Amino acid sequence: MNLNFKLKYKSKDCNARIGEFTTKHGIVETPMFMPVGTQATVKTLTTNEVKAIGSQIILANTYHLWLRPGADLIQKAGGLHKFMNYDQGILTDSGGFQVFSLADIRKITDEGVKFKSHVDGSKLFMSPEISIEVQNKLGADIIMSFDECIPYPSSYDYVKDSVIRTIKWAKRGKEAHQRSDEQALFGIVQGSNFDVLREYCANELVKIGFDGYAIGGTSVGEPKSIYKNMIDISIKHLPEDKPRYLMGVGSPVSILEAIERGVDMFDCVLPTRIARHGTAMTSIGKVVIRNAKYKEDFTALDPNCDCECCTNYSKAYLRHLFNVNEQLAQRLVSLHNIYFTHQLVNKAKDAIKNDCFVKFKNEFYKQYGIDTTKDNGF
RNA sequence: GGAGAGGUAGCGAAGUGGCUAAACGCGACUGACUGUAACUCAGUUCCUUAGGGUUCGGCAGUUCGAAUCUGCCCCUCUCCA
Repeated sequence: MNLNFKLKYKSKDCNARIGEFTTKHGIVETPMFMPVGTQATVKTLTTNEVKAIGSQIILANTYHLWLRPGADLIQKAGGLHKFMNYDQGILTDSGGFQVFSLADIRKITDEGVKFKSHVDGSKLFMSPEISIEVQNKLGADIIMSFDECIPYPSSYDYVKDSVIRTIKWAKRGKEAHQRSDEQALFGIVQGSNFDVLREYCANELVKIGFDGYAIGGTSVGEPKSIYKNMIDISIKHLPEDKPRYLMGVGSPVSILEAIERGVDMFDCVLPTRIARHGTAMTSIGKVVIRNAKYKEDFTALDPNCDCECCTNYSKAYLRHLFNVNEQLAQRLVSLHNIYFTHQLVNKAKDAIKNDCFVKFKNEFYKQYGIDTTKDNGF
């Protein structure tokens, strides 16, 4: 399905851009951030809450839903939207990330990937065709090609073989796509930190032709300078008139650096995961809410935030909830962190429209406490 | 009053002559987390000027060496009266 992507504005001070695309579940303006709901739920939150904080698309995961409850069951339920009660956009990841994250229990062949189920140890086989078939059944608005997310660092020879495989898999997936009139399909650029391989991968994917292009294999432990270069090189070889989706990125710094380079879409587990682990992202920096210094701090988590959490509860209260292991703590901070990320991207969007993105970014870093001389930090 | 059990780091609890500044758990503290095998994981937790110093209820002994053995004392718990 053609998302009918429209490039609405290009910032004059950098490569950042404003765009818009349409799915059956609404019009989406970019840049935008998608919270992750791997197992058909953004952990701890209801779909109404997710919708209320401004999420327009959420992610779900093919591998995990394939295992439980199974694609047929979700199809029977009327598709993922109905099953999980979400009438906004849904994007399903292909299972490609599990090739990376479950590396210890899988084996790659040209045909596909053999997994040893993390649930019960049973033997599973995922191929590009199966991934697309499962995603067709799940029925998300945007689906992803089955790829191999490569660890960093990897050798040139390994990455080269892997990229060739990922391109073949993308082609096979596209050919297997049965619902191309309803579901957009994205290709994923890999190539690790090797410019020529990223270039090759991007060019080959564009030849095959997809409704959008993702940049994969970043934020897997590489230094920031390499991260930035991976994005630059990938984008250089992607068409301007299709959405660009940087997979798995969600720290404020990573997002802003990518927006500056022309990325339109993001997804990440970081806001929700660190929330559950007791860390909040705020306008004045990272807050590890369990820290003793917040014991008697009765002020809001983020003084500049008007989310449900910040307008109603104090740091001392949140700290207490974490200390006594109350689940409301995880819910409130998850809610805040997603809201914060949406707000960050919205502010970035305003800055692009006003041609002052770089200035906005630098001011944010200053307030957030980012040391720009360092090659890392989130 | 009688019989028995026991006192170990913030708490609980191992350890019954040297490998023990003392397992383990909890609590506390700090950090990590980027297409979620993640309410997870890692580290610190007697004092320290980092050389050492002072510990296992208290005191006094035995021994080359004691949380561990001996004596006395203090305290706690359980059962019976």
